[in-house]
Amino acid sequence: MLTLQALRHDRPAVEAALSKRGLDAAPLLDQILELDLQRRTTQKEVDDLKAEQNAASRAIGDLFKAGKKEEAESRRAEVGLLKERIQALDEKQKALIQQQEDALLELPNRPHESVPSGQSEEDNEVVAEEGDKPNLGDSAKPHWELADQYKLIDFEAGVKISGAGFPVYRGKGAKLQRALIQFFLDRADAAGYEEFIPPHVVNADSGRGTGQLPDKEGQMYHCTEDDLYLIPTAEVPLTNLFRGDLLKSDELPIQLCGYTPCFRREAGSYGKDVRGLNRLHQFDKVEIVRFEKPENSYAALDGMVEHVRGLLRELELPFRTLRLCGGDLGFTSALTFDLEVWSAAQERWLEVSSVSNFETYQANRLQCRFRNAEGKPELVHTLNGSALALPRIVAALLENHQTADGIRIPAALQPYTGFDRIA
RNA sequence: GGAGAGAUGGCAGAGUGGUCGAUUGCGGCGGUCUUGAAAACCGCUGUACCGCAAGGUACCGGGGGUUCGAAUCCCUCUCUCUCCGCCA
Repeated sequence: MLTLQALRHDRPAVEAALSKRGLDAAPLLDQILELDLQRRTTQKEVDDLKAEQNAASRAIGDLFKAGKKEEAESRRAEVGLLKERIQALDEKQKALIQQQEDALLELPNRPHESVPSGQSEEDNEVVAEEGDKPNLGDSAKPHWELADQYKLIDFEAGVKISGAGFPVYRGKGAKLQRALIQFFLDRADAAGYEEFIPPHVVNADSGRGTGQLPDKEGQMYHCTEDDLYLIPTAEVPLTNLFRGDLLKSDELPIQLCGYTPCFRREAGSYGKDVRGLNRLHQFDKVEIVRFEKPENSYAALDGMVEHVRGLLRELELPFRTLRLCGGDLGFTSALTFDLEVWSAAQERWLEVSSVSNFETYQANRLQCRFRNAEGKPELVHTLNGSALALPRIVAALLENHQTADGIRIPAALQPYTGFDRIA
């Protein structure tokens, strides 16, 4: 969430930035600042009364010690009155803080100055397009047909044992999956990201820390018995690794990566979007996460995008890079680049990575800070990106590298698969 | 699942009703000494909120209670550790 300080000191800029999301934040900002004013007034009152009470208590103690029992007793009654007033104000104060917190939670992150305004994905800015789209003509088969033809994925089996959106990978399909995970992790490791294997279920505090809760409650699988959530992305456990921490300046930057399955309910999805591997309830992903000093975070973001592009080049997939517009930008993000691969048979772009800088939005919720040059705690910037999400990569590999006599495996991947073709 | 112990500042670890926001050690910062460094010695060193400031308030796992006054007593929740049981 945004910091109160930012709203207080920089309100016009915040409001202008939020308007790029197509959001008129003025009423909410008014409300928050009004609550803030009330809160400060109430706090002053209650603090003064408490100071009075503390002084009285000390005096009573002294009176007892001095043996002046009568006087002490009379002052006791006096403090009793004070307490009632304090209690009432305390409750008022608590309510105000809660309201303010709730309102603050409704505000999305403030888009970076480079974010174009826009309503939807139509308005995203294509930053670059790379690689050649294969010319397959009418013979191009969609990946779900190829997956069936070469016995790589059994969608029906998944439906039987779990439900739609839970594919079963088999044979070379399973091996390809494992090879990609290993390939992505090796590349992340080489780029300086330390590998983690985090829990795949998290508590509500973690969900709140990275902003999935309360915003996306309905998108997560929730084990109510234990009040745990299946992770929708490794971002959640990985970023929460440093929740509540006060980092030393020289500990930054922190670079982590991890492979996890990801679980998403995807309520409300339908149609061609959910065909084959396009949209799943469970999928595999390697995620990269960084904690940065504010002045370095945008350079880090560029580095992460470049890392992901390198992976796509090695996989020999045509791809493009998008700078998300305000309307398509995630709730918690300040700037996001999406990477999309070309799906040769479906003839459309598939999002395979989303690389974001959250600035202090997550860190504020996480209370993840570092000691700055003045020795004062300051919120870090958090970033993350998929590097990469598997299903659509698999879809694109199958579709783009299909030939009359099988699927060609890119050279970079062959050491990992142990085969150079699926036939 | 049963029994017991515990949760205190960046870390370690004292403190069982009245200047305790908290002894001490480590770490960090500054200084003395030194050609430089180490060692030694001296000093400083939690966070948040309100306030121009002086200063005030809150925080000793979370929540509630007792009391004029709670880190300290009571209740409750969560978590950790030890032992037992079960188990990959």
